[in-house]
Amino acid sequence: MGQSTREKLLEAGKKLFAEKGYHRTTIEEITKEAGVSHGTFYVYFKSKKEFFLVLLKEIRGLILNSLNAGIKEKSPQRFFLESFEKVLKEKEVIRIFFFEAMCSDKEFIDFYCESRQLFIEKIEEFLKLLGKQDYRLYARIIHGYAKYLFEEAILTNREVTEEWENFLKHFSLL
Amino acid sequence: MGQSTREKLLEAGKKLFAEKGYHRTTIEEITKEAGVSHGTFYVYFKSKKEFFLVLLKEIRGLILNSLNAGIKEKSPQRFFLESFEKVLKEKEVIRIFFFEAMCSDKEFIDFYCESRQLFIEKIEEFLKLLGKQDYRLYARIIHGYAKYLFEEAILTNREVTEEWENFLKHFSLL
Amino acid sequence: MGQSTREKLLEAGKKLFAEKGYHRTTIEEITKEAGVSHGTFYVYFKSKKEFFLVLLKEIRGLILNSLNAGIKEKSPQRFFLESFEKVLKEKEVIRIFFFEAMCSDKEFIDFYCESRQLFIEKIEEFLKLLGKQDYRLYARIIHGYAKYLFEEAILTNREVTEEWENFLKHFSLL
Amino acid sequence: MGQSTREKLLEAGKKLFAEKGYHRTTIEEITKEAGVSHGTFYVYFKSKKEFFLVLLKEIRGLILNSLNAGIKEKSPQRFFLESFEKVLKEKEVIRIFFFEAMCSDKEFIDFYCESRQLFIEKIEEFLKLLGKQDYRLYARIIHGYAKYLFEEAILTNREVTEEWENFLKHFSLL
DNA sequence: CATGAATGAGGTTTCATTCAT
DNA sequence: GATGAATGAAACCTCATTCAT
Repeated sequence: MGQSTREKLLEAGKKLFAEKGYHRTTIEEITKEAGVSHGTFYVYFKSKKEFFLVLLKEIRGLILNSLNAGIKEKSPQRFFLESFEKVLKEKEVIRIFFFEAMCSDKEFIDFYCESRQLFIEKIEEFLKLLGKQDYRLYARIIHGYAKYLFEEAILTNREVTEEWENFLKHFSLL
Repeated sequence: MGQSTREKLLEAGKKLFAEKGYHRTTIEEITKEAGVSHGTFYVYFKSKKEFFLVLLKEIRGLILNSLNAGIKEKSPQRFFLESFEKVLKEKEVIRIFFFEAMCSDKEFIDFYCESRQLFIEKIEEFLKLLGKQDYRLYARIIHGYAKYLFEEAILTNREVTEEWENFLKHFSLL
Repeated sequence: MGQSTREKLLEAGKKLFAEKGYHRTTIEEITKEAGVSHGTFYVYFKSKKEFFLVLLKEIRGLILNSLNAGIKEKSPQRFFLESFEKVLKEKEVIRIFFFEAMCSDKEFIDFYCESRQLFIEKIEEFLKLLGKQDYRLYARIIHGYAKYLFEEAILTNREVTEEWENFLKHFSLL
Repeated sequence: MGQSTREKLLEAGKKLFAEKGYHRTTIEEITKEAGVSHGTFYVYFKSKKEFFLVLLKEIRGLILNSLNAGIKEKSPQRFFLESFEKVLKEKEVIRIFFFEAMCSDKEFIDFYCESRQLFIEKIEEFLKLLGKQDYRLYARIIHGYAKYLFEEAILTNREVTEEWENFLKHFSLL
């Protein structure tokens, strides 16, 4: 069985970008972590930039899938709580997606911008499903607060799920 | 007379870090922008890292001063609105402080973490002044939403003051 | 076939360090002399310092091997004369080992100190083999005189073998 | 009273060159140690090189004076022992004169070479005074052994005067 | 597919020296 | 004499990328 080389590289990249950030992670380190020679990197990816973009897309796909599942079942439990916890479990995803993507280069920022919009639309969609007034404002408040807690979790290594639940209850979203 | 060389360098750094980010801005570019030779940079700053930290501290000082003024006068107008607009006017501050500081190196992240805490405490302090219950939760919601709007302003170049006012009114903070 | 790149670099370093000294020889010059690009240097060596240390160790190895051969055969001819001439033939070795190593940085000095001790011990060992009284004092006198002649050879470009032989005969060591 | 600025600079240079070597000591450090601004250095000296050469000449003068005093009085006590101890007391002199001078640049090496010759001639002169046969060979042995002990003193921080006395007695020079 | 030796543009930093005050 | 701001040549080192095998 085992992962393909390509998958091993992406896995390694995810780990290292999360740990050290985009600019301070080298191709050398990624290939070493993946257990292949560093020339191999360029068999699968055109450049470091392209590699990071592929990674970002993969991660975004995971998050969106999770949100969509909650929408389908009309379940706030699944939409708000499970999605949140899923992301929270992967500190690497947070670090890469919510921090790193915004520094680095123009194209990553564009990608972040576009993704952020998608997330907010999903939240709006769900709030509408719940018949929530002011869904536009609340989608942004929710996004802002979730990101605040993600930051908190990463920066202080604290447990934040309870705060998230309190927040949701406060606005009758759970 | 004009600025001192040190000030010119900081000004140039602020502009360039905001435009291109910490890692992609070179000392050469900063000194060129400031109109001095690149050796001069090291007359005033020990390293690129130290330079960035000095810049971050200056910027944080400005923001905190602004918040403190609002607290002294017990004026939500000054605390929430004017401070917000002041930061908003300096897109560079936002880009540097809320984006760049979190990537790059450990010490910058630590600085960001510490600063974020200070901001939230200021907001809590003010909410208590207003006699607001749930000041803890709301301080974080406000921080999260403000940051969301800062991001929005930078990423889309949109005017966001109105949305900020609506948000404040919605929670009777203006 | 020819030498490996690593060997070419060491060879070039030996030549240049001997000619111009450690501090005034640049990586650029070493790689140019070796006929490779300067980036290649760092494929094989971590830093200029490490490179110099590797070189010093190689050179010391050659000298020690030579001394050991003389000890094995109990031959003053081989121990004193051949070893001396071998070192003398490589002016670069002298210049690097007996001069340069002692300037530059702390770690090189430590290395020189340690090596000097090893040489003296070898001489003591051999003098004991010859049944020489006062082997401790004489080992140091021999070392001191040999170094004097090495210096002489380098500084004045004079032939010094005859003086070395006279010295040895004077103390009945040949 | 107080030293002149020029003397303070030379004093500072002596200390720092001995501690850190020629290449790793900066003009900045020398002037700081001397308590003057670094521009002042160039009021008194044309360049770092010239400065070092002046220092070397001063030091050599001291050593030669000491040897000459011993010659005048035909006193082996003063010539061998006191001169040796005088130099030994100033570790800085040793470090600079016997180590540093030989690395660095061509002109320093030339100076060292010339000085070494002068010392040996003084020793020869004194040995002749004592009616010593083989004064040529012994002058060099003495020089070599003294330098060995100077090195020892610097490298290991050991007390070496006793060894020097034993050496002298062994050859009936005390 | 996989390798790893080689490249070289480009980055940060140092520091002897100059010069207007 | 003394100062110290400014300079810029030049050093070390990094690392994304290429390419022959």
